[in-house]
Amino acid sequence: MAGYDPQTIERKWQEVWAEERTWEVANPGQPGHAADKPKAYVLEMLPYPSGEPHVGHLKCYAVGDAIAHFRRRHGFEVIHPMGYDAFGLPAENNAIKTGESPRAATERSIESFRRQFREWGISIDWSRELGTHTPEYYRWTQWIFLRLFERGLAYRDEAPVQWCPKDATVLANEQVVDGRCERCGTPVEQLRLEQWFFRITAYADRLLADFDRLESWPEHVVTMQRNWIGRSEGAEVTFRCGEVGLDFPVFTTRPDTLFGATFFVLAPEHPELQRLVSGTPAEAAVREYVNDVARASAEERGDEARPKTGVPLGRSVVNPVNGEEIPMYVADYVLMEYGTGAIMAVPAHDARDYEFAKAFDLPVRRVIEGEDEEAATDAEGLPYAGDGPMTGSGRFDGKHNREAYGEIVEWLASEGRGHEAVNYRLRDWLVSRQRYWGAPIPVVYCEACGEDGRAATVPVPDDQLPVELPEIDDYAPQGKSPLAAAEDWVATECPRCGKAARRETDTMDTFVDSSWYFIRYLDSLNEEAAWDRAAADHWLPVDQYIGGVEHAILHLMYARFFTKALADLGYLGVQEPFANLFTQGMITRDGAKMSKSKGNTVSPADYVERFGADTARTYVCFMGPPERGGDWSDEGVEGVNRFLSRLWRLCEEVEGRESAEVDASGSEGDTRALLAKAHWAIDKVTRDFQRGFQFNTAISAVMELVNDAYRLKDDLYGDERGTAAVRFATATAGSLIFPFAPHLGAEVWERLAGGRVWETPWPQADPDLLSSDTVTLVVQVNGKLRDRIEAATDAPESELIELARASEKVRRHLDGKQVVKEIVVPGKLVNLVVR
RNA sequence: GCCGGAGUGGCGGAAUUGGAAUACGCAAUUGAUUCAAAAUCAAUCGCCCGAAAGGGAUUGUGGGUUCGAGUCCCACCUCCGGCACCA
Repeated sequence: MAGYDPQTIERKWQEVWAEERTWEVANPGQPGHAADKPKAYVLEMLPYPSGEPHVGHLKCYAVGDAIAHFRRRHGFEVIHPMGYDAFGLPAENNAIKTGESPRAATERSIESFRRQFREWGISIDWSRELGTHTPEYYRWTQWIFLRLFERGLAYRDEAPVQWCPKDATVLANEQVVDGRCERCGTPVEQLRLEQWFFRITAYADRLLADFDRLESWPEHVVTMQRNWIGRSEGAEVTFRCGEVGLDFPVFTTRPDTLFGATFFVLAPEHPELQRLVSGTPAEAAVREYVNDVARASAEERGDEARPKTGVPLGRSVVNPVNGEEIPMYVADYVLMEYGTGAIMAVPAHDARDYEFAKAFDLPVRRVIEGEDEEAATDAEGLPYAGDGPMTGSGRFDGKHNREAYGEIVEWLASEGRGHEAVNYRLRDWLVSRQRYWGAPIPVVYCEACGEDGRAATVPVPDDQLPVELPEIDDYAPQGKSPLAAAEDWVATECPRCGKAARRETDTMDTFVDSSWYFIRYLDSLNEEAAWDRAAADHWLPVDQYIGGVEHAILHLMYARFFTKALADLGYLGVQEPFANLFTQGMITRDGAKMSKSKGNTVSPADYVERFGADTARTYVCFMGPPERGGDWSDEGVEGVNRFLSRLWRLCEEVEGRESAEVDASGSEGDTRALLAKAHWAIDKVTRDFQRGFQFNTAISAVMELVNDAYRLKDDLYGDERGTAAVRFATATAGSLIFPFAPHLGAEVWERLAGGRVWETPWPQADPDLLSSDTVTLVVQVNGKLRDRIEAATDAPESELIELARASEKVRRHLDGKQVVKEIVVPGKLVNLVVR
């Protein structure tokens, strides 16, 4: 008898799937479209092709493929495509180091991913494959850019930007972590540069509100996005500086504390700072302070533990609620990027203002009485962030602050000194990158069309797309895009006037590429349009999206923004791209994140070669709940391999034996028990799929089934009905393991049941076999387990109590005591309460 | 600091509605097979007392609700993730 040889089995089925193009699906109107089936769009986040696939990829696609198979066998027409997020910095940095072109390195990596995905047996519709770095794809990325530009959703502006000196590029706010470049860890510097932005802030409210439209997203992902958008309701209030004749609006969430404002602070970057101090005694000190702040890193400035610093301006503003003059300061704890870059300081009710007031010996005026002791921090109960009755607030005294809140805003509005306002933490998305390996921004600058000596920004017409990325030799960044050196490419004609013009040399952030790829899959060969609206309407939204939680904020929010913008432009009929989201946990090794530098990486290819793809896939699904992380264990892999080998041997053994038809109602004893176990496993696996993809317990149920079949088989081989039960149990195990181990599942099914398991509907558990005539009755005395008794399932309560009292083990604990209560849970237990 | 999530054997983890704690897997131990090993098969396997029968304690800690709590409530501790001078 041949042993389990995954290489042979896996190659056999992979050839079948490739030759027959088993997983390809057709769009409506195309030949082969399954109009009678409901659709399901199952999608894993597309890989970034760098080097070889790692175990994170294996897990992601193993989980997604299991879901795709499960849906198919429930009668869905499943679209399950694949592509590559191929633009990006790592390939370019590699090019700078080695001189190899990013295109060559990326193509090589894609070839490796493609081959391994086939070797893993992932059920991909390869006819829809795409790479974001191909002109056929980025042509349409550029097309979308132009549509956003037309609508004012893409714009160019000078802005303080996060600059990574090592990568020599601007970063999105999202790519700055703890004041450092997310990619290389270099402290980030602030510069003012002309940059391209997408106006995602225009969608802030809808991005928040439409969480309601999602079917099932992990709660923590929604929370993270909600915090990231950071909506705050409050008021904008205007403070006037009479001396220089300037109004300074501030945003506050606490207009109820206005009477407690004792000073006023501007951010060091505030544009009016110069005017306020120019020619005054404060000028020199302010300038020095602002320069110091500019030199400090974002990390230093963001440190909350640092004592508050600042400089008085020698000016004052008038508090609109009481006409009081309060002094102005500049301090770096006020941020230019949020609100208006200026604040009213209420030290009695704000911890930061309080700290500043203490450092500069400024008055602290309490305007809300404490009623919530926990909200206070020092002995006098200050600063106090809680609620309570107002004091020192003129005609609002005695009112509760919550009540006064609205009245104060109304009053300010009627005086023209303020109004309700909403602020967001979310900033517009900075999309331009001074790098080579990305989609060129399809814009030219034309002096002739410009005015006042400024070049006009002229979009490249659609019929001139794509603006192709030229081949260059030197990829090293020099503060501007390496593309700037490609003079032949940069020098062009203005599409508007035909005179000499220059191309935009920045490229787009790769997150732009991945914000719409899931739409392109639906019509990836279309040369006339980015996609056909009918195809998009048919397949969208993605029914199940699967990926790492590291994309919880950036990618998922950008894709949501694109979907909404494209829907507004009439190109899509959905508001949300991903109805259901599943985030898989990270696999570690020796308790640490895998990295090449630590030398603790796991190469999926090694394990696929040694144990087969089925083992590798099943193992990553069995390690623990897929949404949680887990530590890779070689012994664990071997355990799963043992299980699949047992299933294989069982299949080979039973295949050659004569057996009867399965007859559940005519079976008894072990024959019936094994059939019942098979139906229990069907029920368990099905429910585990439906209950949030609990694959670890689903697989353990199949293990139990195989173990039972193994234990009982030698007795059951005695008659043909028993053999039939073993055969049924084994075929069922193959059918149930198929979503995880598709090759072995297909092989077992073909041998024992005949035909193709993926064309076989998912099995249904027989309710008659899920219940039995007798149950184990648990008997407790005072809640402690004392005996277990077999009892008829339908026995009345009185009989169960009698049975319980009759037990010798129970009697021992009743001796000399009085039973004061009898609790019966039918079919489960009897609890006797004694005194 | 704020917002999430989690604490169960030697390890990964299971436990449906409040009703058998530790399924399944790993590791370990013993036996069978073998010249031997691997592989396979059979069995044991959380802790304490006990030769055994049996008993006791036990799901991060301390309380509570209940006939009964890993599960519900209150307080606390620890770990992980996210955000963080956001007015």
